[in-house]
Amino acid sequence: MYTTAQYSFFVKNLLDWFDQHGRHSLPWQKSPTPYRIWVSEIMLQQTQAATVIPYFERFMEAFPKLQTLAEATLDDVLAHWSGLGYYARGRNLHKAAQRCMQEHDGQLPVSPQQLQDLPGIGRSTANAIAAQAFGLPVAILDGNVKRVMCRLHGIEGWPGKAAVERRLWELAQAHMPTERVADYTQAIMDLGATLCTRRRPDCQRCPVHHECQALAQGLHDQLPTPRPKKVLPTRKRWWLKLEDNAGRLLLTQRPASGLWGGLWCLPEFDSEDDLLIQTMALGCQSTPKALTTIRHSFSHYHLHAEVMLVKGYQAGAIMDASSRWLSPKQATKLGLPTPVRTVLERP
DNA sequence: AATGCGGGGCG
DNA sequence: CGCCCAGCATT
Repeated sequence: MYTTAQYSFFVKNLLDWFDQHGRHSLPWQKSPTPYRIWVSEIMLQQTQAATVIPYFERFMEAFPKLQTLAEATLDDVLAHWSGLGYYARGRNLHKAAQRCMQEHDGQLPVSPQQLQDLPGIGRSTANAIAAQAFGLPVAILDGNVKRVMCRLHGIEGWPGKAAVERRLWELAQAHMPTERVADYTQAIMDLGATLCTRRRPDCQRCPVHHECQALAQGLHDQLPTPRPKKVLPTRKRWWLKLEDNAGRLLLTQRPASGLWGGLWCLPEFDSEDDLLIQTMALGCQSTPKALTTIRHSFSHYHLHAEVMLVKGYQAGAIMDASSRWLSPKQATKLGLPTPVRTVLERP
């Protein structure tokens, strides 16, 4: 029915470590009913165990059974959720309890698929409940397990990518034993939470470090591959390098706010047509010629500026508060067309 | 203060 | 697939 490993060295080492170092007296571990495990899993989705414990105790006192929860008012449920945050999950918990009353004879369903159909329960949480409450050998894949699998098997690529995530599910399931299913589930989460941490994992103490591919390759602090930075949009602009017949260069000052605020720069246009029209309006005789492309990257976009060159400009009448003629010597010195803070010399 | 993360849900 | 939620840990 499910693909599982034989009782591997991995599982033996992990469970031996868990027996010695794992947590065994969490409130939901004693009398681990499906309902208690479910509530704990939802609470643990968002908060560390130490914080969850008092909330869990109070919640169980107020709503000791699934039926109690289903019959409570939403306000009462949310009041007991108060302080945990993520209230949508409290609402989902309440709604799911009512659905269990209507659709599953007042019980949580056993099958992972039916669990997953309840609000607030995705694939990993469904399997966490099925494994810990019903002993089904179905793997979880939360952030902890993803990290462990990425490192153990040297998986590269961002786990949010579908292909990577599919592979991680396969690996997680392949490690799942058929015995001590609940302990194994708790153990692999504990490993990720306490030793195989996101930063500076404690490989020395790891019970499976001898079979960790990431450690062997020195990649243990580079895996899992972080989410790619959002691809930045590229903005195309046209810059005019206008030289007059004395070799002087026209600069304009950018608006005080915004990108390169107040800096002096070649005149910038949103399109090549704009540039050509404006150039003609200045009385230029020759057609601007593509000189080079400037590439700049900012935090929020890439800029490609096409520099268009006009030489021998004769009209010479351009002068307003935001434009300057720069002497040939200055222009060379500043290494234009990079924007500059000040223009050294008044015309 | 800023950044990155993570489980589920939705379009 | 990408985006969103909204709170936390980490730096």
